[in-house]
Parts: sequence; C-alpha cells; structure tokens
Amino acid sequence: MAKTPAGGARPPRADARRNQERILAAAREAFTRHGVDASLNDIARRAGVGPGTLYRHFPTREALLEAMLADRYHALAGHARDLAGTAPPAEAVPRWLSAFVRDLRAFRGLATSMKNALYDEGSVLFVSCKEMQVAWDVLVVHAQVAGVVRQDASPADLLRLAAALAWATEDLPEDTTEADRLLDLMLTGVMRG
Amino acid sequence: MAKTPAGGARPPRADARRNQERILAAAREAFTRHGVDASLNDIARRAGVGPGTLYRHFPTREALLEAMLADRYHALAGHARDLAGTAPPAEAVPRWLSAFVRDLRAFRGLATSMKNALYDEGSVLFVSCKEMQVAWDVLVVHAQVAGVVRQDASPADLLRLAAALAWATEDLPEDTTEADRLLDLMLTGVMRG
DNA sequence: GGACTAATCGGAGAGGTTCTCCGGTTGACG
DNA sequence: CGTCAACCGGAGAACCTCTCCGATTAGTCC
Repeated sequence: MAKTPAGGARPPRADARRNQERILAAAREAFTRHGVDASLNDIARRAGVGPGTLYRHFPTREALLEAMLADRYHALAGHARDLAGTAPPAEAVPRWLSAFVRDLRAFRGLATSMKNALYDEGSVLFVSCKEMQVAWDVLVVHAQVAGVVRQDASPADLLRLAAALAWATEDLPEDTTEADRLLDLMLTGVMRG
Repeated sequence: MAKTPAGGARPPRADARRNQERILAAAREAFTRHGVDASLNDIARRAGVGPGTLYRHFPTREALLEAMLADRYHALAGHARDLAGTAPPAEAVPRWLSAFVRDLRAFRGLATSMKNALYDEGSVLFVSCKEMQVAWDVLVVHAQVAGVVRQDASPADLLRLAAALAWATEDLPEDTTEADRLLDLMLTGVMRG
C-alpha cells in the first residue's frame, strides 16, 4: 500500500525500458526488410538481448506489431477527423483511403495482420486501431448523408476493400502510383452501363 | 537410343505413381483443413511416405499446389470460353469473376499463392494458369468492345482485384454470399455522383 | 557508501518446421 | 530369374517459436 502508489505498478526499470526500445528499433528494421514474418530470434539478436527478453516484453508477434504501429493508427484517426472538418466528403473519402493503403503497404504482410485484427475484437491490434475506426465511421456516414457513398457500403466494407488493395499491391515498388490507380477503379467502379 | 523412346523418359514406375496420388490426396485434405501453410511433414506422414519421397515428387510447396489445382484452372478456362459464346458480356464478366473468387476461397492462403504466381512468370503456377488467363483476356476485351467494362481496367487488373477479394473474405464461412456482395460493390463502384 | 530485494536478464532446451543426402529396396524388363 | 536403374524413407542439419529458471542488476532503505 505504501510501496506501490495508488493506481498500479511502479514505472519500469531503466534497463527494461532501454531493452524495449532497442527491440522496437530492431523490429522496425527487420519487418521493413523481411516483412512481418521476420524471425523474432533474429530481432532479439540484433537488439542485443536474449529471446526470453523479447518474449517477456512482447508475448506475441502481434503485440510487437501493435507497439510499432499504435502511433500510426493514432495519426490516421487524426487525419480522418481533419478531413471531416476541412474537405468535402467526395474528396475526403478517397484521400483518407489512399493514406490508409499507403500505410498498410509499409511492409509485406501488414495488410494480412490488419485484416486478422479487424475480424477479431479481442486482438491487441483491434483495440489499438479502434480510435481510427471510429473516426473513419464518422467520415463515411457524412459521405453517405451527402449522397456520395452508397448506402449499402459500410465503413467496415471499405476498410476491408482497402486492406485488400494494399495486399494486392504490397510487392510492387514502394513509390508506385499503381495502388492509387486500382483504388480509383474500385471506388468509381469497373463496369459501365 | 533404343532404350528410351524418342521424345523422353519412360513412364514412371507403379510405386512412384501410387505414391504421387497418395501424396496429392493427403495434400488436398491438409490444405483444406489447415490452409496452404499446412505442414509438408504431416502430409508425407499421412500419405504413408517419407519426407524425401514427397520432396522428390514435388520439390516445392508451389509444385504441390500446382499439381492440385491444374485441372481447376483448366475448368475455369473452359468456363470463360463458354460464357464468351453464350452470355452477354455484361453478365459474363461478373459471373466468371464470381466463380474465380469462389475457387480461390477453397482454402486459406490460396489467394496469396495465386497473387504471387500472377506476378512471377517463371512460376509453375503461372504457367499452369496461362490458358485461363488467355481465355479471360478474350472475355474482357469483348466486354470492353461492347462498352460494359472500362477501357482503363486491364484483364490483369480485374484478376488482381478478384484475388484481393478472395483474400479479404477467405476466413468467412464457406457458403457466405458476402464475397459476391463485395464483388458487386467493386464492379459497380462505391462512390456515387 | 553498502546491503537487501524484487525486477529483469539471457541462454539452454523442447518441440516444431523445411529440406537434403544416401544406403537399402523393389519394380520392370531382357 | 537376374540385373540395374529407379525409387524409397528415415536420419540429420539448420532453422524457427516459445518457456523456464539460475544469475544478474537497478533501485531503495539504512
């Protein structure tokens, strides 16, 4: 009672914090280079810690991913709110989706992890991107009210389709405009008449 | 010269042929149950052969996949030719894509293998589904001439988008109509106005 | 400035995987 | 039947994930 201040645990020890950051840095590099299936063993070695240390800090691969991506999702949530306030819905929707797809193409396999998270409410990643999902929902509903997005396309549908697009283009060169071209195809429709 | 008849190798030995079929049967079951990443070790064990035998018959996982799927691609090619002869393009394109997506949802990971094959001309799977691609090209070009498919959507684009759809819906129940709903969304477009 | 204690470390190791190599076996054919 | 090329299958190397626990060390109290 006197030792542990009201509310919970004491702050982590300095070495723990240091190791956590070194692991995250190594993970960022490894995931970017080898995709989301990069060897966790290897990440631990490059971070200069044992496998045990890595697994204590991040019990699953998904937990490591979540720690790497949390601020990105936070930024995407902010972006959605900004667009809702400043751009007409007919522009806001494609622009946000384009940013979302770009982020999901950061490394191979990320789109797949994202899809799994979106289907699984218990996942850490799901919780981590909930704020983003809420902001996106608002943006889409605005667009539907304005009549620029079909009523039978739910925000979740669009997220899933965008993830699919990121998946479909994930091994194309990073700076390609191919993803945006296919996104446009998807949004405006393939069939005519 | 006298022993090996002109043109190549003699037919495989009976035990070889038998093992090949047992491996294929075990693979079909394992892939259906556990997805495309099922353990090859396990497949060999269930087929009643050693790992060496499996790897001699099918040097890579992709070779095994190809052997399993070749006739399916052949059937899809036939389906495309049939539709080109019997259905108006505005119906033929969605119907064939729907069948393609259904087949790609046969087991988890198949869409990913397909995507990798479509990007890699050297792959066994690529060669194996070339006939299908050709038939599909014809169908799409007809539809473009008839003005029901956008000119800037290439047959390869549509294939890739359909694979993406299969990926996006691969862990939904097998008998769902969700995939067709999203396919319709994609073909007719999300945005209005 | 020590000494104590709980948090933290990191490597050994179990159990899984892919894939190769090679001595023993067997089907097919003269 | 005998011969031999084709074929088999398991041992094993090299990787992976993940756990456990004895050794270490940061932070605190005197």
